[in-house]
Amino acid sequence: MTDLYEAVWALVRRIPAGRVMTYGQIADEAGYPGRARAVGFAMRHAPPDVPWHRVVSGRGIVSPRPDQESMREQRARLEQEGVRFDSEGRFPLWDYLWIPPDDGRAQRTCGAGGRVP
DNA sequence: GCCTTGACCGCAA
DNA sequence: CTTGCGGCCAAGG
Repeated sequence: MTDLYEAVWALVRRIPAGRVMTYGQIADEAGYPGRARAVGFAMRHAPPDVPWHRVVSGRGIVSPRPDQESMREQRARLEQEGVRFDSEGRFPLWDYLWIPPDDGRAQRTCGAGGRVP
């Protein structure tokens, strides 16, 4: 497997329950900025021990995929972890987005109720 | 080894 | 709000 895959999987494994990350953010944190698309392929070839359901698109929605079944399962698992979806299948990304603990960078976004870009 | 697709992203019209 | 365009990389034909 490529290093990109391993890096992505390792990062996804670190995502706590009830939190999510975007493809672009994962690619960036894994050391491959701009390779969001490759992250999608990494998810497709992901081993079962990778919580791929915590990976969502960058606009706070579950990415539409060919497999309706796993998409449904992803939403179900996220709801089980406390993520609330609206009627349009979207959710407030900035309330659930997980920022990897880097150095001493204080991470907010814990139910602050405001945007944090 | 080239060409097409795809669980993507950001910006512009 | 919806479309369109370019970029980027990996897999399959």
